[in-house]
Amino acid sequence: MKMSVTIKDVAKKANVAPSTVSRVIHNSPAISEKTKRKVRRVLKEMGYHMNENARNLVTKSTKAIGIVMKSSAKESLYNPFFPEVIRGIGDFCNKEGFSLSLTTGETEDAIFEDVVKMVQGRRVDGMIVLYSKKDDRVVPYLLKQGFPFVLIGKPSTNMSGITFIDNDNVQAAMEVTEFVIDLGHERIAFLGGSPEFEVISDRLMGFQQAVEQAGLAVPREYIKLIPLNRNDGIKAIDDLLELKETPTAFLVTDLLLAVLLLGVLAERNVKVPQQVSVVCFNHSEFIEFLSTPLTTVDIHTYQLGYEAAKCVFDLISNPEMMEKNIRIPTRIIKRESHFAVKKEIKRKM
Amino acid sequence: MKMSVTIKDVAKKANVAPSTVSRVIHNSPAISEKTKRKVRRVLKEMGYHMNENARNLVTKSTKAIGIVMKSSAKESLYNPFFPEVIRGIGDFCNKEGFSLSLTTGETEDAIFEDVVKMVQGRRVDGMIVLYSKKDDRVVPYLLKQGFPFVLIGKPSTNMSGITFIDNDNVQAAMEVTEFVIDLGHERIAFLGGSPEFEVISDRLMGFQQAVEQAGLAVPREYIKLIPLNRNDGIKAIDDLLELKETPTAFLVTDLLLAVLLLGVLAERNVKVPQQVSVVCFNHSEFIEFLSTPLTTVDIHTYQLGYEAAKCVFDLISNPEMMEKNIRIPTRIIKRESHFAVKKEIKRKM
DNA sequence: GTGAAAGCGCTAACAG
DNA sequence: CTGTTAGCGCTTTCAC
Repeated sequence: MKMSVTIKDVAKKANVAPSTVSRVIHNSPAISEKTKRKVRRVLKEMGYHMNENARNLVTKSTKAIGIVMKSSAKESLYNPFFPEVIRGIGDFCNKEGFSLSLTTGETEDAIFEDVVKMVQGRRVDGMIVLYSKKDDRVVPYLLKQGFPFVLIGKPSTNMSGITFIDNDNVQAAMEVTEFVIDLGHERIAFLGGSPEFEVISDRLMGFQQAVEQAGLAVPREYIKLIPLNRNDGIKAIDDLLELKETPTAFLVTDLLLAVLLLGVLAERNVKVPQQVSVVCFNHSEFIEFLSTPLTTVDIHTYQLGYEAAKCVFDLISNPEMMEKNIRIPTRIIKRESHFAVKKEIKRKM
Repeated sequence: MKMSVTIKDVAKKANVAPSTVSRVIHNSPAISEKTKRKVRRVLKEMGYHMNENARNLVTKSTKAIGIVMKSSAKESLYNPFFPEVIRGIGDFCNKEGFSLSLTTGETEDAIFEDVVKMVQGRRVDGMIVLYSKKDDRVVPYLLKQGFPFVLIGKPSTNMSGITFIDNDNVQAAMEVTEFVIDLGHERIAFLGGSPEFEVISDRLMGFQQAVEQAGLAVPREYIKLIPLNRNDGIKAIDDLLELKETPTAFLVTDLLLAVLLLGVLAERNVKVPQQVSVVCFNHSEFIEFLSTPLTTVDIHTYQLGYEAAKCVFDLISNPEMMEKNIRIPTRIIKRESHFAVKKEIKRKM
């Protein structure tokens, strides 16, 4: 590794003081054009590049933000959410010349340690927390430290002072449920991940509200909240299909489960959308590759990330800023996995 | 943001010199147990945490490694490769107390700038480059700087001195092709992404070698190299299915294409594995969610990342180390999407 | 065993 | 306009 040129080296060669070089680098208006030109030439000649650690040390800022991946990479592995949200964050950061640091821990404790190291170690100026869970220690810690951060997701109800970016999942679920009801469905099943995650419980709530408002009764067996894996998924789906009155529509909170559902339905020879409707949360371009054109709810993951980055940025620039709550709107992307229930079909099922 | 406790503060409170505190932190054997205990108590009491920038400045090391995502997050969006390889890298880093930095640029130039900033800015001690393409500037730059880095993938043929981690894709493709041939297949199609990527062209090569060795002829129409999107995919698959002699087996280089293929086959009422076999590269747990139990080639993405991290780590510890080339073995995961061709079927098709 | 002092590369008053 | 100076918080000789 080559030894690197410092501001001093440049100063010497250009016959100016180090501070002058520093000023030129920051394009201070106090420096004459002549000197600037001269110094810039030397800067280039010598291939100078700033040592960020030194700058960080004195300015107490790093131009870097950290991403806390609460849900370990493993969990979110199949979930396009993770790369997509990072892309959003990354785009904004790139625009502002910020760099990105990731937590690497897999366990709750390891992640917490990562966060402490980033924060106390002054490695980042702000943090973005992905997915907060109930018993989380990270958010309270950040809050206590007064460290600039934003949450993608929803904070626990008893916490204030948190800026967070989120979809209105209750609302989104209501809308999509109403959409399904408007198609004429009366027997709608809800298939989702663990309600331990706010996302899921919110969506369930929206679903239930819409259903109630429509004066429909949803039997308890229509609501399946399960861990995201093949066996539990298949079991849940089979349970639904073996009911006396099977659902005519499925609202699914996760693409993975939707993929599984479509597969199982195909095997059981149940036609989508001719016999049942399927609508799924978290649109991703991935669905293009499924043969059934799935109707989805787009939660704008990229925007979620982008806005979050923007918020931390603002928070870093002005720490006194009031907390705020940005809702990224959702949108139903209609494809052909839903159908308007026709009377005959309704009677038949 | 609370002002943070420095080594000086601790020193004062503990009635020792700053250097002593530093030694205690690093558990220097030169310090008496008594002093250590005392200092450690104060350290804890005051909630001391190291300012990494200061340490980095003097030690000229950062305990951080950078990840260059050549293939932008957008491209790899649906590809579990990205999160999985990062998980591997992350796990190793976590074990060694390293942190992770990501490039955020989307364009070639922006990425290059990110790399320069990381390297010259002394933000990282080493780099891992994911996916190198032909005309890449990053690798030559790193090489010229003598900066510790490893490549996940294969370097351009005319470059030496590069440590890289890779699968033997030619070999893997040969093996899996032989596996398919051994099942009795004689008409095998190759469905893959752009041969601009070494991965793809290597796999194609392996495929062709195996086929030739078996004395089978593969008509040109059996080889489909296409961009990864729905329309081109469907078109290619339909082309194959409309041939006079349709393939009895498909070797697919990408999970996405395999998903699409399964979908199209289902629509065309072609049964897998009863009528055709499908085998796919890049195993991922995602396939658990497909109704057809896909037979896959596991390239051990996690290991790829883990080993890469280990290599940069070694390289950082000992920069004089010879370059090396680690091949992560691949493995066929047999499921039920393949079948042994029985004579009747063969005749019928 | 421990302390004093120098310095990593940079910025930011304060002079002039 | 530019130079001088004093640190940022830490590590690391070199003394004692």
